[in-house]
Amino acid sequence: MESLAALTDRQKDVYEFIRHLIRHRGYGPTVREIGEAFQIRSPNGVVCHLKALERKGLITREANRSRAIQLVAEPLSRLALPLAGRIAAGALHEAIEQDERIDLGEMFDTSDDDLFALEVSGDSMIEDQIADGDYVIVRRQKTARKGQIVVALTDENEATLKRWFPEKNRIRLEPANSSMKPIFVKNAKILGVVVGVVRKVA
Amino acid sequence: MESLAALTDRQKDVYEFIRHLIRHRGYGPTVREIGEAFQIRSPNGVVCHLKALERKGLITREANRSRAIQLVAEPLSRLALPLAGRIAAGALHEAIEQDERIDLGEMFDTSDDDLFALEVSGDSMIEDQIADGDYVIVRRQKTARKGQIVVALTDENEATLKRWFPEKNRIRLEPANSSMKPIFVKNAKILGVVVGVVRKVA
DNA sequence: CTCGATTATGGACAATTGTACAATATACGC
DNA sequence: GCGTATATTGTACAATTGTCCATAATCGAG
Repeated sequence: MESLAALTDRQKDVYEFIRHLIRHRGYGPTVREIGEAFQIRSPNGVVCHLKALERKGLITREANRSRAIQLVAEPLSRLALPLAGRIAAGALHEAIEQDERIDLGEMFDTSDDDLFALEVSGDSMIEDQIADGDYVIVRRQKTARKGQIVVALTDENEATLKRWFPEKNRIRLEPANSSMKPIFVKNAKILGVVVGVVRKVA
Repeated sequence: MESLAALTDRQKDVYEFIRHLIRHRGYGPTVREIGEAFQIRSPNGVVCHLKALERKGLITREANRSRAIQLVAEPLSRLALPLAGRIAAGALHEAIEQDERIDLGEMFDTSDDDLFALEVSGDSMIEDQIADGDYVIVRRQKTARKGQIVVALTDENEATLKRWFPEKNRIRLEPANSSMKPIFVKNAKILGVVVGVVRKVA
């Protein structure tokens, strides 16, 4: 909104070049590599651009290290998509021009080793809008608050996706499907709590 | 399943170290940086590990370039989560040990500039399991097949999320909510087609 | 007009860094 | 026991690479 707008065309090109390399090649360019790509004959010419980008907050660099350009704007996620605004909001076009971004890597912190995904089988949670074939993002933890959607392991060593309701002497595992009945078990182990849902639409 | 399993503990550690740096710091390590982290005093000691990782297909390197380590297993995405298997599948524990991964960056190719996200407002698509507050992932395109979920701009310049049904002289935009009626318009512009849904569960 | 920011050239230096070669030790399967 | 893969040390070299200095043209703002 501000930082990006303040860039000159040249700087924007350089930034895009760096970003493209990190994204597609997996590692960033050297100062001279950038120079080559833009016909800048002197390393110092490139350094000027890098300093400008750093000053404007788009990148970070670490002194004396090769290829040590860090993207600040989309720091650790590649799954940052431009967010176009709310659908009901009418003037969608304008919203798209903004550069708000939804960063799924931030939503579901991938560096968090306690997250895992699980493909959903069946319609037991359909009324919570979790359908067959969806992936639920689960945080590994052993406890849950009443009513949370959990992945639980019942006595019979069966894993299920249900809402979690502890009662006096038993646990009620309730599906979100009015045609199905809750399951009551004495013991159930929580494997994790659902923190997200991801679906690929055909 | 094969590649990761074939790794020695040491190699796995080195791989994780590289991956961690690329993920969290934004750029990979030098040969000597790896050596330092693992008390390997000679650059060559590290190179051996890198060669092993390359041979086993986990990384790629480019000759004579600094920090030029490319991760092959999760090439361009940071949103790769371990996939624990299908929930109904019973023996979930074992499934978690596998190293299948769901790669959201692959599911929704972030390098694709024609993708954007949109926050959903309202319950008009609730029967397609798209709820208020969800984010739909949309591919910018101007046409759609009959029945696809599209983001459309109607005559009144209002953006809506509906199923797309072209008819003879008009277009039917159908909500997935039996309490709502389809909208009929003469002209509607398709802004994009829904390719995914992402939800954050509180 | 002058000042600052932008965008460059050219050359030089020193540190970083990948690679190569020569050895060694351990573990494992045959 | 012997060969192969793993894991490591040590040294050396040459190329890569970041940084710095001096210099300068262009352009918009004050």
